[in-house]
Amino acid sequence: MPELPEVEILKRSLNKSIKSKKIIKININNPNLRYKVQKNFKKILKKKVISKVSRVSKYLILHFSSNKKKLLIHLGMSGTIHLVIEKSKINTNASFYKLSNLPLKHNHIIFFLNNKIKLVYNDPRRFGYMKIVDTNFMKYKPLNKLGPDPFSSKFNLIYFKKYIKNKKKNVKNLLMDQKFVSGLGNIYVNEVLFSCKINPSKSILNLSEKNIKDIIKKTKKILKKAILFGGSSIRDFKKIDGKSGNFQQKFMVYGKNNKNCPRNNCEGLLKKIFLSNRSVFFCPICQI
DNA sequence: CCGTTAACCTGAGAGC
DNA sequence: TGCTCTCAGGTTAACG
Repeated sequence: MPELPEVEILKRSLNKSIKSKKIIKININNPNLRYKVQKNFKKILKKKVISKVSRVSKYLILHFSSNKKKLLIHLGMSGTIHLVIEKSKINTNASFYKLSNLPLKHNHIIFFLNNKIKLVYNDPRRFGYMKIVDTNFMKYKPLNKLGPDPFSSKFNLIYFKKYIKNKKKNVKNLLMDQKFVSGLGNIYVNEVLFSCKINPSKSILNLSEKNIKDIIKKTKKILKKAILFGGSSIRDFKKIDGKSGNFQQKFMVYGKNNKNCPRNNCEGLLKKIFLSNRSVFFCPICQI
């Protein structure tokens, strides 16, 4: 599901809704996520009070007031977090997968919080996972290998030039590489390259300084806008209140194979190709 | 070390 | 209706 904007939306809404809530009980319906849920998972988290939720790249981190442990959450491709509030009209089961009910068989982990709030982790493909980590979690994998956040000042011209030196790959794969910059995924990379008029297959050896400056600038701009619109809901991303994001309505190229190029005065037809087994949407006329 | 590919999973949607 | 096939907002082990 999620790239940086969707995880950021989750983080913000969780901070509003579950901060200072206490974990009363945990149900693990299926421990077999990408990595098996740790054996002491329930024991460590039970009775903990959530003090803050933060984001690193596409990871969520739950912080607790009385413990040095933290909970690292990655949503993989299809993970979602829903809040179910008893006796409230806000029942997030309502609109998942276009079904009238959330498919229960993929509700793998449920946290029962006080005030009758349930936090439900649902993930059909089980590429996501939860892991209890220590306070120095940034020093260890998987977070220690991540490149800078796209909004960070570390993601700048000098860093970019230095990173690509002596490397050989296309610009699309470069932006997908979380070791280079962490948080972009398939949707936003496609959108950024369209915005910059750069062909996704272009070798990083041939990027001009103008190209690089443009990528840095447009990356921040597009991600910021996506967050403003509540993220993208293309199949299973929902905000925790069960509503969709709206940035998918702003897509220029993603998922728009054979559509007219949306750029003014361009007569091109958008094309879909594959690079490293991931779909790429672009305009062969104006993206050079 | 570097770049690429396959694998991990389930379900939706298309085509027949 | 039902079967097959392809594809999906990600990550990483294994390979050459």
